[in-house]
Amino acid sequence: MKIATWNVNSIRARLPRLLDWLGRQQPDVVCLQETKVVDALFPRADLEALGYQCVFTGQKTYNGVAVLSRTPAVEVLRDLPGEPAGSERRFLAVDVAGVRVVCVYVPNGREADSPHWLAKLEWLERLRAFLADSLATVPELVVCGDFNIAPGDADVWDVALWQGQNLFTGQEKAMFDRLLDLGLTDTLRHHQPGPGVFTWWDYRNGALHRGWGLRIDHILASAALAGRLLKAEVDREARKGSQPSDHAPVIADFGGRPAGEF
DNA sequence: ATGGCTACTCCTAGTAGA
Repeated sequence: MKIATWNVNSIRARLPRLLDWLGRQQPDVVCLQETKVVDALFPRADLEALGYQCVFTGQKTYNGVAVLSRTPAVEVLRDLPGEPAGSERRFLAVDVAGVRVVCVYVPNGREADSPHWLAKLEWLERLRAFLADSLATVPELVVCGDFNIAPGDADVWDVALWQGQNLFTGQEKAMFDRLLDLGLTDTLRHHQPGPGVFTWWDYRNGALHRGWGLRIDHILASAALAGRLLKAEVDREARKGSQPSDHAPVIADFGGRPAGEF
């Protein structure tokens, strides 16, 4: 079971590249972030034509998340418990083939210690509580998305530059560790423990080819799934060429269940 | 490296992203 996450930075601007990428990678489940489109205009037909079912929750201009799947997905929740009504579209939980898939677009935070950054930590705390509840009853769970946290020194290209900055503060890294403490495995880190494995590069200044990147997109898996992890990687090729997203997809491949359960 | 890019919008300037 290939599960991917990709911040596409507008699904309409990225549609040709997304369709091409789906055809090439053939993932079973894809979590998308920053779709930036209201539900009425989500390009469902183009994705269904490729054999993908779509569950999505979006808004105009900002945010928006979706889960694509080759087998039916049952929506579980589209509002993170504790969020006020009409909140930003950043969360979606679905069940696919016995796996609970949680798609998140964590608030950016903008600047350390700013009101936006404090709201980011509060959002993460609500996510932690939701995941703790879910893991009590659901053994196979993945949390996929743009976490806007580089969890360790290996995940930024210049530790001194990033020290204490938004995405790399001690509080954000501690919160990420608390998520892992729920029993989740950082699949990409687990499979590729070395430094310099990044998922985002600034559009400016040739950041991609200069290696100025961050690892902020993650696939966290519960123990039952992580035990079947075959591979996890960044599709850096998808960041190249014309009109890319500034994020690259992350893909985790989990082996099948014992015979008879699929 | 504090933006020199990209995408969005009651669009030609301001906001946001990370």
